[in-house]
Amino acid sequence: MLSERRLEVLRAIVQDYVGTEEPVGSKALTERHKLGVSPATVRNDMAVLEDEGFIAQPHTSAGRIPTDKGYRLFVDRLAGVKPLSSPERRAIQNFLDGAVDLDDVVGRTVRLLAQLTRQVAVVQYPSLTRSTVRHVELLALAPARLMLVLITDTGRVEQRMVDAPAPFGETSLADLRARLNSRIVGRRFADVPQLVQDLPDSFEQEDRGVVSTVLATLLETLVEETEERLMIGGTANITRFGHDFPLTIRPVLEALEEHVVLLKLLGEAKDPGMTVRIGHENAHEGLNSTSVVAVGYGSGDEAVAKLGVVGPTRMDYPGTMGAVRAVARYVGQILAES
Amino acid sequence: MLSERRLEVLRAIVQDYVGTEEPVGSKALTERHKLGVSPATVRNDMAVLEDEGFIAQPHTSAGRIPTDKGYRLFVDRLAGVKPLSSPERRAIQNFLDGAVDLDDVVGRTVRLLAQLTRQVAVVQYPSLTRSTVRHVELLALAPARLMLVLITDTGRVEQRMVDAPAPFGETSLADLRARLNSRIVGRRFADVPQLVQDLPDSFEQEDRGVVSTVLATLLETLVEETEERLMIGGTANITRFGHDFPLTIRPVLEALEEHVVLLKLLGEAKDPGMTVRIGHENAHEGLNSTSVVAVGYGSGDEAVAKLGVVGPTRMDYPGTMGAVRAVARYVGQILAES
DNA sequence: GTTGGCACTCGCTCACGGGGAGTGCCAGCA
DNA sequence: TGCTGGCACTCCCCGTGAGCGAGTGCCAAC
Repeated sequence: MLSERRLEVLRAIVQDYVGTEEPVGSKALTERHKLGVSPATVRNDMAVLEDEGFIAQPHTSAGRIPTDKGYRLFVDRLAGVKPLSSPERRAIQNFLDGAVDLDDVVGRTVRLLAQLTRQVAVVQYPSLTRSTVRHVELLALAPARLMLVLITDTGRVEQRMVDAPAPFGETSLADLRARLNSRIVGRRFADVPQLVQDLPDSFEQEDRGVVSTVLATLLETLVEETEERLMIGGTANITRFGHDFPLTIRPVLEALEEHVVLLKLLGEAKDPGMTVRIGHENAHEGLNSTSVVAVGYGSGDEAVAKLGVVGPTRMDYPGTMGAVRAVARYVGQILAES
Repeated sequence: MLSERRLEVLRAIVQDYVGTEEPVGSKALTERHKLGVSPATVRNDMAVLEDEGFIAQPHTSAGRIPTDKGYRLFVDRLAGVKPLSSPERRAIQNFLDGAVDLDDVVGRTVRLLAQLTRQVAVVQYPSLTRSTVRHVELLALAPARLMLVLITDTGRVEQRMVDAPAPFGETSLADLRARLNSRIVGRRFADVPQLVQDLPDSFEQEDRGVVSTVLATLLETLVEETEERLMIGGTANITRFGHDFPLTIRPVLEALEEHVVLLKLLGEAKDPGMTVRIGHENAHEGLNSTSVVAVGYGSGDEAVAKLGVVGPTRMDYPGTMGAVRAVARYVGQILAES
């Protein structure tokens, strides 16, 4: 459909526009790229590309800029993923290696991504639903007031207060703690409800109420925490998003504040590889003039969460994708080690 | 020095400028405020106020705008703290009452503050150093791998992995857990080091190494976590900071990303009441065109952390101060209850 | 299918020129 | 002494219009 050269022209337009942030004309194109044809020919190609909807003119008699569809084609067929340089790789590893706990890992990751891509970075905390239980702890803070602490294999810790309906002896507590752990440690969160279903029955009549309450809280924690958490960094980079940015910056900042929206956005990135959502492909209106590059990361083979960046549609896709992928890999390694 | 009327003129200028965001002239002033004098008189007063450095003209033959010094005088002598309306108070209480844990309390507080003031809200997590220990838990994840969980009276939970130099029996672990708790529960973090100093000596020779390691980690946690955490919200409101905002927005966003800077900023607010830092009074350059209103909050009589907002110097000081104070009080209550 | 030529479009910049809000100053008045 | 009305002056703001230049579309020729 589109000849090789026309694709080449599109690629050149995208590259130049990303670099200069200004509409690119036929003459400038032939000067900066070795297309081997004259500006007139390029103009013809441009006319075709415009008819097909890959590029557009902001105003008559101006140069062309890529449309969302144009970027899409660029990402799908014209651009590879640019691997990072080895100094960059080393820097990533060094930076992430210093992390002391999960919060720190996520915090460092988000800063790293923001710095590498010069865009807004978003990192989701390792998801509970896909994690497994490392340990459950029950503490008696008062006779009828317990604290439930849940530790995941990704190092995440969740705690909940439990107001028991009746006092609960230390031996019963130890008993429950032991049985609970023996049943669910090493299991996936999704399987927990079934595994603890009949647990109250195995307790003395008088303790069943408390056991049930504890289990209810445990299950509640699992469900509630499916609402994942995430961390954002590099917000200052939105000032780089475009010259008309007073108009676009506001909705973007608002979207970034709504973590629910971002989580949905990341969640939609189902592709096992990297997902790139360009401009209007993003469901959320505020992000209609931004692109989102996201990828899953995990401690093992399976992704436990997502991370990515939000940037202007006119971003350096190969470079951004390279950085996102590299960071995801290293974070996965770090999590697997800890 | 400055007559009553001149102060009144300054107050009127501040109020009008905050409202309109435009330089205010003598004629407009007399029309909108009952000063009881003619524009000419106001002009004379304005000339004096300008000589004293309280107001300035952006350009010759334009109206006046308050200087940082002008706002300072306004805040110190001319403005009260505007109490919130009772519906507002009720809304705050309802909103905060729904919080389930500390993260949630802080999260809700930050959103609330941002919404009430339409500015950027900053809430520091209750500080560990001024908190007391509610409970310490030790879990054996593996024979020589322990997890230390520290729970504060403000509901904060910190966890650390401890790689023990030798395996540690369950009875020894229970023993250490019990002794540790009996010594430090209810005590202030600052006192903990002294309280556990001789603890290893009371253990069998073979366990001392492990005990020491655990204690070292515990103390480390206390020290490390003196680096406080904080949460920020309402960043989208910076778009309201001014019409020339492309220039000022960048450094502000950058400053907001540097939590260390913000913590220092809040830390400087030593005043037992509310602290207002106006424009250049802020040490950090990026915040030279913003004002910071901060106040301590706490579960008891004593402040355990700070919260506040960052906004344009041309903010509604009485309203902002009212909102900040009210929110701080309610958060204190919530923390005291939990 | 490609190329050079050419007329045309249109955004951008800058200079020009009211209009208007606001000022400073001054003389007069209580 | 302090307040007031009057008045000339200063500039910002905004709309207008001309010139420039990058870029386009079309066409005839190769």
